[in-house]
Order: sequence, then structure tokens, then C-alpha cells
Amino acid sequence: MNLSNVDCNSAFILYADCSVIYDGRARSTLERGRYLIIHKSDGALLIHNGAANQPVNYQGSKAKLSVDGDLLISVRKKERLEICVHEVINHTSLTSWSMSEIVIRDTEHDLVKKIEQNWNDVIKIPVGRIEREFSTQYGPIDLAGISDDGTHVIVEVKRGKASLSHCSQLNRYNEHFTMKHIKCVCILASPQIGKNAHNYLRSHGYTWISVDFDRST
Amino acid sequence: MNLSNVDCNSAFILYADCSVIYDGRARSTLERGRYLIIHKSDGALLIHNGAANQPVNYQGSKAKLSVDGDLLISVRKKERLEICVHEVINHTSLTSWSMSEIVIRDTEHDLVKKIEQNWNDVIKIPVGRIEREFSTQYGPIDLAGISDDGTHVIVEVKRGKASLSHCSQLNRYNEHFTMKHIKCVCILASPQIGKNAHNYLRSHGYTWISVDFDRST
DNA sequence: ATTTGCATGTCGACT
DNA sequence: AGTCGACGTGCAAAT
Repeated sequence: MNLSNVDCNSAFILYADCSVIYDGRARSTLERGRYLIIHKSDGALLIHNGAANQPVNYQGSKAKLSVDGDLLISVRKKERLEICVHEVINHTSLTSWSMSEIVIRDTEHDLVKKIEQNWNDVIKIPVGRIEREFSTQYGPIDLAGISDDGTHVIVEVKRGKASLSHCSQLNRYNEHFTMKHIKCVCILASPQIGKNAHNYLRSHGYTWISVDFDRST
Repeated sequence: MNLSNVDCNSAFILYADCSVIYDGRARSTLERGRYLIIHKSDGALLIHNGAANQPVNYQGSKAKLSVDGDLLISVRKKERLEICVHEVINHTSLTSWSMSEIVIRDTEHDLVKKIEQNWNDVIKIPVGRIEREFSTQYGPIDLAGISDDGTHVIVEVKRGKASLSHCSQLNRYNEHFTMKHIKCVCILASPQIGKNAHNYLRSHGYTWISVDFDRST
């Protein structure tokens, strides 16, 4: 049982005694041992050790796989990954592998819609109209309420716990309005927020509003 | 061939016709099809479809796996994942699975050390002393050179291409010094930088310096 | 146990 | 191809 049975264009898994070297965005070596190698028909290549979620080595889709003696070589743009296979313990070809994706609910987008529809209850600042994905020089803002006097109430929404980097994002948006001499109220809305993040908001005069999904159904 | 052979405490892969539901940080369903199920002895569970790098569904380590009829159930804190297995196509137990991690070089940390050691050549602003992981209210700065007159030359280092969010990070650090009325020169050092990011830096009076690893060896 | 920021992040959407 | 932000991000290190 060796690599001559491997079809580089189709999907398979290989449980093998092997070692790996990688050169690309960084450089790495993986010492010899038993690892699970997964190859998908789109070129994606994953090398898993026996713990944790993440692969120890990998190549993204559109990588090209080839066999050279006891070497499996995967090349993608400027990235090169070489697996030296000492012994194949299991080699299974995966036929009719489904490409389906999960259908997901309770996303950030859902939360944005919920806030938009319950603006007065949640934000508590009446506005003339509400825009989603409000465009600025520094990227789109999730929600912007525009009152008749021109004041913009901008809301950045996070589906999980908000942290400092999300506050910075809000700050960037605020700069956009400061630059244009437009009055602007900044709000971060999320189910949770980190302590430092909350302090940052307060020190800048921004507001955090607690929001969450309806988890009943 | 059914789930009665499955050992919930050890590592195995299962290629199966199945469907998945998840409830936890969000909620999702995965329609029936053939997927690759990977279970590791630390409890990690991965469900891969036939494309791309990421699993369609997963549970992190320390999840507890159990079998109930044709259901594989993985529970972790407030997260629950159920796989309804219609048919097992392949079931392989993975013995002596290595836990080794990759040894990596050319990380951000390496780049920080290189800049520190070649400060005058790279940064070109002489300083009295250099501190790594310079602590501020808004997080630690990769490198801070402190000149005798008190001016701080702060350097945020990125190992890849710098983008807007990294500039915001630099801006946050700058606010720390502005607040304390300390003169401060802000530098972003990276092998590459995005166009918008570069514009942002310029408009704030910050500087980008191109740095890279020695890729000779 | 919680918080923070890095990552060979990956991935999708848009220019 | 490049840029940007979301993610059930995962993950380790610091607090």
C-alpha cells in the first residue's frame, strides 16, 4: 500500500506515518508521526494531528497536488507543502462527497434587522429614517438613523461579545462624520461587551446597548 | 456496520450519509448528504463537506460524545451538536495518532526582534531605549523607542499585509499618548500594506515602513 | 475563569 | 487579483 494508488484530482483521506514541511506565508516543519491527511477535489489539503480543532498544516482550495515517489507535494501560488510519507496505514477514497453548506440562523444580519424594526424601543432616539449598510469612506455602518436636524445616530452591531477592535471601528466611523462636520451619536449594540471595550466607549462618549436574539423558538 | 462499533472516547473517522443540527453560539442545520466526520480523543469533532478548508460543523475540544440509536450527540458547555447517521460508508479507528505540533519560523515575533536589533537602520529615529510589548491602557505596543526628550516612537508590526484595522490599532495607541500629553511618532511596519490603510496612515500623519524577513536560509 | 490579540487565520463580497 | 470585514472564528498567553 503506497502512494501509487493516490488520485491527485479526487477526494481521499490518508492515515499515514509521515513528516511535513511548509514554506509560504511562514515556514514550518512537522516532525515524523501518524497524521490524518484529507484531500478534497477542489485542492484543499488538511493535515490533522490527534488534538484540537485546527489542522496542523494545510493548503487552501485550488492547490495542486502531485506525487513524487514517497512525497505528496501541494503547491498553491507562492505556497508549497511537502509530505514525506513513510507508511500508509489507511487510504480511503471519498466518493459522492456532499458540497452542502449549513443553513444558519441568528446571525449578525438577523440582529441588525431586529434593531431596525424595533428602533424606538432599542435605540430610544427617534429619527426620520433608517439606513442599513450606510456607506462611509471608512466602510459601511450597519445601521444609521438620520434625524430631521441632520444628526446621524450610527449603530455598529456585533452578534457576540464586542471588544476593543469593534470600538475602534466605531471610532473610525465617527471620524468620518467629524471630518464632514456632521453631528453624530455613536452606539455599539451587542449581546455582550468586554470590560476594556466598555471603558473605551465611555471615555469617547459612545454608548453600548445590550441586544440579543429571541432564543425561544 | 452501524454506530454500535463507535468508541466515543477514542479517535476515529466516519464517512457517512447523515444530517446535522447545531444549537449554541448560533443555530444551524445541514441537509442530508455524505460527510466526513472526524472525532479526536480530546473530544474535538469536525464535520467536513467536499470543499474548502473549514469544517461545515464542529465542536471544540472537551466536548463529550455519546451515541443514542442512530444519533451521534456532542455536547460542550452550552453547545449541542446532533448528527443523524443514516448509513456508515466507512469507519476507521485512528490509533497512535500523533499530537506533535509544527515548528514555525518567520512569525510576527521574529519580525519584531529583527526591527529591535536593527532599529537605527529600519526606523531611522535614534532613541535612548527600546521596549518590547510596551504597555498602554489600550493594549501592548509591539515596540516603543523612547528618546531622551520623552518622545515615544511607537511601532506596530504586522507579519503580513497591514490593513485598516491595524491602522485603527495604531490610532488607539496614539490616543493613549495624546491623552497623557506625551509626544508620539506612530509607525506601522510590515512587508506589505493595503491602499486604504496607507491612505489612512498618511491622513493621520503616521508612517508606514516596509520590513521583511531574511528569506535566504 | 475571563479577556485580549494573533493567525500560514479562512471565507465571502465587492472593486 | 486586491481589499475589507465577519466568523458558531480557534488558540495561547496574560490577567
